[in-house]
Amino acid sequence: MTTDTPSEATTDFGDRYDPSTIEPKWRARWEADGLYRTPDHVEGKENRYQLTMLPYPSGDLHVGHWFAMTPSDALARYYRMRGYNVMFPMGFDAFGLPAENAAFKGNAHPRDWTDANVAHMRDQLKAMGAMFDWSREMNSSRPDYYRWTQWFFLQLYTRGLAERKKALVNWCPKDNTVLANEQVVGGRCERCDSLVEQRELEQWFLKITDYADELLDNEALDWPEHVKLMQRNWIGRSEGAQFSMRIQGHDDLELSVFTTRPDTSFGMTFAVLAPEHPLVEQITTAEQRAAVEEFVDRIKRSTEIERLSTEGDAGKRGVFTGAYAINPFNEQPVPIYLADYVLMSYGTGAIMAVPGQDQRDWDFAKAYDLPILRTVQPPADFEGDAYTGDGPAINSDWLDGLLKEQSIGRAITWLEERGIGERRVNYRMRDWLISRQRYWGAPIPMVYCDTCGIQPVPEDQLPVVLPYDVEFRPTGESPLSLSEDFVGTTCPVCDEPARRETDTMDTFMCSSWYFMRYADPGDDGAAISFDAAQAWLPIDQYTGGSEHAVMHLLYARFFYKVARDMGIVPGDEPFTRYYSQGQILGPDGRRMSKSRGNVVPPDDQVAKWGADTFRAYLMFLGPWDQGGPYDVDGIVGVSRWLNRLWNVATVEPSFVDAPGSDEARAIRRATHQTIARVTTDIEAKAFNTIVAALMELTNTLHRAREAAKDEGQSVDRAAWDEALDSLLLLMAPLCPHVSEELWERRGHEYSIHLQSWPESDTALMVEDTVEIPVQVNGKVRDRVSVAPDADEATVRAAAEALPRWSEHLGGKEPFRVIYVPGRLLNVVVK
RNA sequence: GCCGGGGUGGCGGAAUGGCAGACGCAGCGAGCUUAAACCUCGCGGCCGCGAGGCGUGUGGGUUCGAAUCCCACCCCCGGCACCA
Repeated sequence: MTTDTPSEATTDFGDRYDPSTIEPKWRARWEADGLYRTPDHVEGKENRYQLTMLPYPSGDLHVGHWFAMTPSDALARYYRMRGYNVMFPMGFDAFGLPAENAAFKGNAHPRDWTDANVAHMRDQLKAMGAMFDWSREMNSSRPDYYRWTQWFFLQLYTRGLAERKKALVNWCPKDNTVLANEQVVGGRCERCDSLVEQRELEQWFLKITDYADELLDNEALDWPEHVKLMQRNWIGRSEGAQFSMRIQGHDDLELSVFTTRPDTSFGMTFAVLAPEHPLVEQITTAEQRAAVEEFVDRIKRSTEIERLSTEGDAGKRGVFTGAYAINPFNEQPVPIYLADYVLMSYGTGAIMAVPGQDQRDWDFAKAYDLPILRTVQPPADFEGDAYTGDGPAINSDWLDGLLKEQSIGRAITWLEERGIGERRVNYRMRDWLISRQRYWGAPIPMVYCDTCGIQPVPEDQLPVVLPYDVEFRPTGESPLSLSEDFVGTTCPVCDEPARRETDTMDTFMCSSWYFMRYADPGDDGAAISFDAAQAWLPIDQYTGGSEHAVMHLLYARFFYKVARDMGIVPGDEPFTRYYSQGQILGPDGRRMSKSRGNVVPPDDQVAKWGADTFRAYLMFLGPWDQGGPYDVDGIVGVSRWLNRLWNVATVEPSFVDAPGSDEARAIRRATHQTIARVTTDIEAKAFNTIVAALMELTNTLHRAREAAKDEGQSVDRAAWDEALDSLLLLMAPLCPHVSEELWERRGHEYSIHLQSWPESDTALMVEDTVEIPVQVNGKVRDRVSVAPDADEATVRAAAEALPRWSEHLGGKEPFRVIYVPGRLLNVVVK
């Protein structure tokens, strides 16, 4: 038994908390022991796949990586302590533009640049002390990975889900290259400031729209509602009708339009084509030709971004073609216009314009002095322009009087009976353009043969390896096109000379299946084996940033559904649960950026405070899904807590055996209340309140020890040991190093991370007495101390015995008394 | 414009129908120290000497009781932005 009295000044113990010593020590031990290696199967344990999004190897870890990954690590560790066989892997999304830009600037070869960054960032990631299983590490730029990305492409091609077609892309005439939409700023190239043009090029597309309806069906997923909503909006399903109209003087042509409101067709007063519509050439009259050509030319020169934006443009831009279409509903001719508010890429690229019921059509009609006819009766108090709500049809012949839904049905039936139209569904989501005219990506495994046309590279010839020696010179095509060795090949069908595809794949393809590879990292016979897929998929908990709410999470769902149809993965969805953490900002509350000078390097925080302190502080800042500014001064509070914890755990009070004492029971009550709170909070990912609860228990133990010392008393050993051991176990997921160190110092068996999560005992949590506030008309006037399970009569009697009882009531009689057991007593007087 | 999230002390936040401000930062006071730092203890929404009054963006409502539920409005953040 320890009888030493702690020295007077608490700083005067030889052994201080020194994270810079204990953290590297334990990480080395864990690595040497393979503590975080996850086998595919463990007897008697259920598998659980916990995943946090992988980083792009930009060169340096960011506070945001710590903010995203360390709470996810805490969850993985928690479930491990709960008895699961938890896989928590890590890797690198290593293809991408920044590596290639470095090469264009002459700095380094993309591969060398990437490999150096990966090596550096792997070390930075290891400093987190997370339970990453590095034996499963993946890197999307390595041939043994992108071989299977190419394989997926071939599977998509075989299934008719990959096709080559023409598309309008952003083109910079000075850099002589295609630009991503994100690289076009205000219609200009972000690098050289040239005006960006639209060019029509042949590109590879994946037909994600084939899965639109299934992707839309995300209601049942355990994901944040706002993310599911964003995906539904992105997919943008619209139901309506498509029908065709005759064009005056062109018996051989017809104009097809899509509408969600066929019930308003009698109100069509004009029709509009997208400027790129193929009919423009044929229907434009001689008088209008000059004006139309001038308009089309102007639109061509503007970017899609400008076209889709209403800013800076008061009205809608358009021109009359001189031609007329016949409205099949009333046989009336209506003028055909071109306008930039109609998009070639949606529906048929043409609309019937009903200004009475559509605001955009209303605006155009006003600007070009076209007639407006209401075909839905607005309410008497309606004051707007176009009326888009429901109401009885008017001016619509045989539809008059019908409400919207019924009227739509009748109109569609009418169109179908005459064979000029049908029910139709449209989506705003478009097929996924995956071609990139870039070097640093997975080559698209296709071959062009003059005789046999487009041919896939046979599976047994994968990977199509990215050559190292290429010239980085802007040409408008992938640098791969400059490599004769790469381009020149033979046709897999006829064996004659042929050319390789030189475009590479969008890096989102690499990240659409990486989570499968972790389950089976070394497999050179398959992307993922059946056994590995059965063992690990789908993912139990995925966490990451909401910037990926649409693109990555939608693409990955698409890939998974295709993989399911191929029979290689179980279930319909890759991510059973998804949680989106918030964004950490600079101390000034703005996005961290080098140009603003508000970047907080995580390495500096770790060097100054230690990884455990940094981890716990990031979790303590606020709710995980909220994020917020990083306050460099606040971390000292967490540092003080861990120092105090160290002191409490290493400097013992004098002990007695007094399990029944009030003090012992108070310690046990605090212990079990904390176990219960932390368990609830970690399930809810409420890390900030977990840290608060752990601080409170630490403070309770500290006070108990000091109070005993002041009064020359001893502390019950069993209660103390239970409290400290529980505290260390509860904080192990958050602060893996210091909990391990103190666990060992308390004489326990290595490792704390192999222990079971503590269980709370409700009976030990009950308070002896509770303070019940006594309210009069809802205002607290006094309080009484009673047993927690006291009945109303007891509490009321205690209240009536209060010296100021009649003063509180103001001399009146209670009109009504409300008692909430164990909570409060409210006396109502009138 | 549409959709989503949010507004609580000097600051980050806690409390989701029952004692507003847990936990922490910054601040103030005291102890320890030659001194400072560290550490420890205490104070801490606003007004008021006090009893008490007022307080969770604003205004209304429901309720014995509202930060929490309902209605209207204001502001901030994020996403989408002519999809017929």
